[in-house]
Amino acid sequence: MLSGDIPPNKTIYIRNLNEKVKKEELKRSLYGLFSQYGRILDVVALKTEKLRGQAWVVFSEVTAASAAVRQMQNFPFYDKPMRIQYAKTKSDCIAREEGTDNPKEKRKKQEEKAEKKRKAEEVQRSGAAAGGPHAQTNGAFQGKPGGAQDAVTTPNNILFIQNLPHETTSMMLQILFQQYPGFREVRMIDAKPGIAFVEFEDDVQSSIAMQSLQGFKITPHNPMAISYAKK
DNA sequence: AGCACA
Repeated sequence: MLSGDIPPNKTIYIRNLNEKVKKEELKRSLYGLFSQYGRILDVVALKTEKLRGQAWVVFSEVTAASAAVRQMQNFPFYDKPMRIQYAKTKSDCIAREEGTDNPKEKRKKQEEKAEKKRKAEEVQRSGAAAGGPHAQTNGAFQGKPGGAQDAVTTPNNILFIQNLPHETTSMMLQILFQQYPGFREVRMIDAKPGIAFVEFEDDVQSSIAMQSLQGFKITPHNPMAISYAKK
């Protein structure tokens, strides 16, 4: 099987996501990007040490998940190619929908988790005297380090569009983007096919357009990658 | 690389 021998699942598992993107923004962008393949029931992303840089997108149909796995494989998202597989297990919201969920089973799992955590803390406590370099890393980096934010994730009233088919014209883009309030203009550079800049009055309005058109396909092979232009 | 949902 192509996707790493994991059988098809309504949920896709995505890794290699840009860890600098805030959780809520990440979820919204994933939603916008993947809703072109079908109805999305849930997007799960956690920023814990073990789970950052990954996300799950739950579709209502396996066919939608399959299309997403194939067509969005390696799609450049916040400057990093997405690596997509089917999820290994069924999402809770699917189990609930099917009535196959098992609260008892779940409680058992949670207890196992708590047990593991307890043991890990035990190890930490006994090793703390050694003053290892990891002693202080717990949550220390949750906040923004030094306030520097990636240019592409910093809102801007100008959007940067990539992965356009070379035959795209500025009129085609105008038709797409002018339906969103605050639209000003499209700029393309003849010497650089495949990219464009789209300007809005402010960055709230540009963000809304970005959400809605993220991943929009002018041709089946060109989901557009929209980010904020660099300041 | 890392497969969760509180």
